[in-house]
Amino acid sequence: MNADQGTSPSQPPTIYDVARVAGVSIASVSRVLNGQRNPRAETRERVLQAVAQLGFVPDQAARALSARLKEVVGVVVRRPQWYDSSAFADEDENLQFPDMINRGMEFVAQRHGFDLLIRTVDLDEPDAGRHIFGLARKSDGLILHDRVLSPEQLDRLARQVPVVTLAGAPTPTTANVHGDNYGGMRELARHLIHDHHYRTFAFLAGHEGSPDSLDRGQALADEVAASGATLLQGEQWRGSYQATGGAQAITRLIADGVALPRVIACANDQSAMGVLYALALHGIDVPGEVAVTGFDDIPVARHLRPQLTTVRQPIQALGATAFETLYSMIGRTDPGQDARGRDIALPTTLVRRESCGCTPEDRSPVFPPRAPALPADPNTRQAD
Amino acid sequence: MNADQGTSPSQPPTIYDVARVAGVSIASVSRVLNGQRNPRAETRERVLQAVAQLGFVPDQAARALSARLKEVVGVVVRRPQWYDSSAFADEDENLQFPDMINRGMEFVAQRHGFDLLIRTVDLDEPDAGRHIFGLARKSDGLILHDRVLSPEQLDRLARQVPVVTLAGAPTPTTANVHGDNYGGMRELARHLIHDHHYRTFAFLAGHEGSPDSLDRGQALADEVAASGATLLQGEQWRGSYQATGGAQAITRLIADGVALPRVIACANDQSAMGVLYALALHGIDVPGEVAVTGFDDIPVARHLRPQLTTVRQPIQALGATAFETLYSMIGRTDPGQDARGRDIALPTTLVRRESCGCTPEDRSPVFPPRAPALPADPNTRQAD
DNA sequence: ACCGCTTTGGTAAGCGCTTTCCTAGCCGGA
DNA sequence: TCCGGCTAGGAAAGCGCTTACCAAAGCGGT
Repeated sequence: MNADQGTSPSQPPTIYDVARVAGVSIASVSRVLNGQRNPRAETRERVLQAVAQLGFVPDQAARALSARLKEVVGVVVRRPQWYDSSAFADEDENLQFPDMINRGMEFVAQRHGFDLLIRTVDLDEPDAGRHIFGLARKSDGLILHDRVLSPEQLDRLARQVPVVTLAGAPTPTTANVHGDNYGGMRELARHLIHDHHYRTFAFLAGHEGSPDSLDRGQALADEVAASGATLLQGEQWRGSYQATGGAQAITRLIADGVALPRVIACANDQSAMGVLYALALHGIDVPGEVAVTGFDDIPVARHLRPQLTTVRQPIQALGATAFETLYSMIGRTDPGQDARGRDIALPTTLVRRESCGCTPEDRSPVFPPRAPALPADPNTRQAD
Repeated sequence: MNADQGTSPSQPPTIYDVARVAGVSIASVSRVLNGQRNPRAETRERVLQAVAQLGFVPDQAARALSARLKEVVGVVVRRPQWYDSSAFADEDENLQFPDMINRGMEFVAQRHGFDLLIRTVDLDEPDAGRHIFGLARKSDGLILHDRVLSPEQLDRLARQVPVVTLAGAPTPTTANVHGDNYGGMRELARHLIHDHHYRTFAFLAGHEGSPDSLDRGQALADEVAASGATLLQGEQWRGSYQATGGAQAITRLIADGVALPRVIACANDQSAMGVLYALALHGIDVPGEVAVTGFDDIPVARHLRPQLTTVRQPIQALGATAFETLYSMIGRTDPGQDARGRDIALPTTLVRRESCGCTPEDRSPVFPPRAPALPADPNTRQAD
């Protein structure tokens, strides 16, 4: 019964306070709280009551130091480069995809008592790497979106702390989680080629070196080649995964007088948004004159005009899987094989909407929920 | 020169390793790293070199325990209630607004070396409060979106750790940050009344007790009353800040055969999306038969059909301001007046698009960037 | 009634840092 | 040459927990 009933800020109670109130040692308090070597019922009762009375919650820094477990995982998101210098322009649009992935992570992380420490990094910054290593010392493991570290840095990092990458490539010390890029794009390509009979294509790539973009582009190229159709190539078809990148690419092509292909398959939905925008600006009808497709199926995709045909990734499941994979690596001190080195692919599905030339999907009487994306079973994970 | 050149996971180096390599005591290492009592140049050099060689980064749990500063702030987001039980349905749509706010926080947090620990809570859960108190022990302060705690809990929490609320109400121990709800809605209402000459209105509210919703509704009611127009009232005009809530409300009204007002002003953009959807479903033309407006100006707003007229909140600035406010409260042990008790309002602007009956805004040649939302000056903050 | 085994709770040693306190060495002035 | 005043670096005391390790107590079997 201490006297801080006022409004003055007071220190949170410590385990010593609880021990004193309960008339036991701090070890007993800890044991009651952590369910070790279950103490006598009466002791437990006394402690629990003191805890409730004081509203005691252990300080997690102290707990982390002692138990060598912070129950925090760091998440690194690559911050898009602005085409102008204003701090936030466009960012809002461009981070929907990672945000949804993070949501999936957080959902499963909570079941394990973990929280996410989220940090966006600007790769142009002097030493983005240092920030990531710093984040690592605040967490038990790291999940890296996209490519944010050089292979050497990644290797050094992964040797100190568990690391899972998203849309990267697995290394001997890291695991990787990604959507089935090749399969997804193949299905889309076949739809465009065999159902719509389109004959000229272009692939608007993502940023350079992105494995996702590479796989998707390759799948399209393979299908196009197999059917004897034409694929336009060239550096002018490089985007940035961002809407502005897509818009600029198209604007430039048109300005250069390049003949557009019948289909523009974009590396992701954001790019497709930009493409749609630029085409509309020039009065080019979609899908009448040019068909446009995306990849990911982010929420806006179905609100665009025309509604965007795309390949749905199980976005939240990607995040959930990344977390579960990382979780399985945390605390494992055995050199034995955990998830390290694994490459985990999640299935994708084709979503036919209007922008490929299909007729609009039916509208349901309630606002259309996105399909439930996460398996209830926390252990469901697909292996390579 | 130790021997871990293999791929085996090794422990990160500690301050003791650095001290040994540099041939100094750990105190010196700490002093060099923290810039205290600047050590002799030669010592500093030796330490710095050892740090570089080992790639030493201090463990933040230990640092936090000792320095009583975690450099982490917890962010609590209220998880929408699903109208069905599937884990994620619709969530993707409904959290854009908080995600953008968080982005603004994170941007300024980085300047101070802070990271955000983000947690969504389900208010229906048995003791959501416990989770929040737990989060508090992992951080130096908390930012609470929306209403996630009862006043009593909030008060107890705020006495232990600095707390800033978003879209709440200030208390003697907390500060609050919000958009200028009343002013924003007043401007919108005047536009609808005086420029478009509409005469019947309804306000689709957010969830019960939300100060934001209350203020917005009041502003509309005041303007409508002042002009002698009509405002439809009633429990059937309660939404949930979510798209499905809006869609369901409209569907029910139509099913009940209620005559719709000329204007439906929604408490936020998400609700407006649902309303737009439901109206389209029933073949009701917007804005021809019914005008619809939102609030917030989330990114999708301009991609809807028709493009949504709304009140823009400086979303990222809300987050940035919330962080700066919290930051000013952290470490202050003096009972003196910091930001506690302050209510900080940020200005809003009316965005006229199509859904109110205006003609579409011009399309710019590049993909339209959202207006830069954050002042460059880290100290820019608006007081009550 | 004694012995050894199994609880149960307390004592204390860390976890990896920061920071106070103190000693040793250095300087200049007398 | 000696002494007072500085400064730089080391020793050590925590920060608030977890968890050996150990002693005391309870219990059954002989």
